[in-house]
Amino acid sequence: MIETNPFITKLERRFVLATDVKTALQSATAHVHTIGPRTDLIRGGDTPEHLHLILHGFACRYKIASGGERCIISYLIPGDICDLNVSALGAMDYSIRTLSACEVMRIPHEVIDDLTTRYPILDRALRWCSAVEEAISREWLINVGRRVADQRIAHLLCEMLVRFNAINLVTTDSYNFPTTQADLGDATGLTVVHVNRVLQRLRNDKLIVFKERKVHVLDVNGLARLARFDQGYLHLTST
Amino acid sequence: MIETNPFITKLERRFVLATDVKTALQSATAHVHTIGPRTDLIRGGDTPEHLHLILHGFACRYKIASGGERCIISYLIPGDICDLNVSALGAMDYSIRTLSACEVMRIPHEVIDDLTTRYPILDRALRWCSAVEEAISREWLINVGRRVADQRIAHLLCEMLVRFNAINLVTTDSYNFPTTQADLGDATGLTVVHVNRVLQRLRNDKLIVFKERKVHVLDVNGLARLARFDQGYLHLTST
DNA sequence: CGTCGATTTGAAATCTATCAACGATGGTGG
DNA sequence: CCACCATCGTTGATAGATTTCAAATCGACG
Repeated sequence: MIETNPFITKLERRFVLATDVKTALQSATAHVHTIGPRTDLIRGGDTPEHLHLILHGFACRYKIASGGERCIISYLIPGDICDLNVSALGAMDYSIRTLSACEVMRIPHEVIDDLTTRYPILDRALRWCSAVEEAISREWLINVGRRVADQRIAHLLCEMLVRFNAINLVTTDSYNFPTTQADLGDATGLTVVHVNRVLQRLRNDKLIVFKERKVHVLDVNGLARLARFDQGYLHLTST
Repeated sequence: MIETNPFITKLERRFVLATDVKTALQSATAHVHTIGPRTDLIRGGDTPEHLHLILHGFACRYKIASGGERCIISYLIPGDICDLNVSALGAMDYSIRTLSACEVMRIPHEVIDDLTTRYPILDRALRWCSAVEEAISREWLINVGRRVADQRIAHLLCEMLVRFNAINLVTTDSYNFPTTQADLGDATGLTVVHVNRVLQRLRNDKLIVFKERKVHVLDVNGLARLARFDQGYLHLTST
């Protein structure tokens, strides 16, 4: 089981949470499910009556484009909520898929409503989560729209470094990233073949090493310089 | 002045609004500003204390990428709110710019809070607006990431047709679209030159005509077929 | 009339996709 | 234990899409 809730870890980067808020959050940990790797957690069209919070593992949002190609909309890591605003839409218009094995916590909407009314700071925190996800989405749009292949991959790797770091999952500039090159292509709008060649270049330039489903960033500054990475959009550093 | 509020028009596609809700929304119309074309309405870094609702005209969200290129994140049309979730982030991490002259309504956050607590349906409506914008953002990501140039432009033109139609601003398959080819490029991740060539192809294929800042869609089905357009993601048709 | 921005055109360069194939790896069942 | 299969990473050659650069045209407007 998870002793330290990554959701709380993430929120505490930005908010000061009183002890009762944290225990209330922890106590909602009742429904924890374990899901195998590479399986759909939620499908487009579903109307989930719970919120899904990732406690452990690695997943993604994706859509199948009308041409049949899979597109990864965003990566989900511990502390991320999979389906924050679907209740407003009625049905999912995208799917959620695990990439590694995952521990997922299901929180009924009523519990969320109860928590946010009892603790206004949680209401603000959830809105903040949603707004940060939108900001990441905007940055992905820029990534795919206006950066060349090398920068796209580099930028994505920088983003994941910062996001994993925010939940204390980075040690010596390396983090778990159990994604295939095909996944990376679907996330950056590139072909598998081209992703492969880009990764080779980044490796030759001594910027990163991809080994055993882990990314080792050898030269953080070099990678960030190549990607022109500016982490402001992640809104993690309290201003 | 505006007699029919496009925001209400949009919401009534999805929600049944009681008369008192509508009059409450209308009466908030106090602060209406007129802004000239091609001017920044809000800048990145600002912390606006109002919500900005477009009543008339055409605008866009944009960011300047670290390489200096302007990227258009989304188009804003009458009935759209420019900065729905910035209050959760503290400061804007993007900018808003008018493309045509605009009438913009400024609503103080307190008024919004008051309205949403008095009328829960408005709270749901705002969440719905936010969720739809996220869905559009996802589709733009797919557009730029996985479609070829012709499809990108065609898809964007289809989307705008449906969105303008939802606020009754389409007559005989044509709508106001006061955007330059450079803007279109910034929105689709293409160069001006290439946008120009794509538009010529679409014109030659008798799919659209671009004249006097208006788009005339000559062959709706043909355009939608080329773009493989499916309007489901706009969540406008009540299921 | 001259200027500025927007559209258009042409030619060449570059990036990325496509196609096809091979090797490595890991799991599975006989 | 080995053969088999599926998935993933890798490579080479070629085609195609898009960018880049440079310049011409057009239209609106003071």
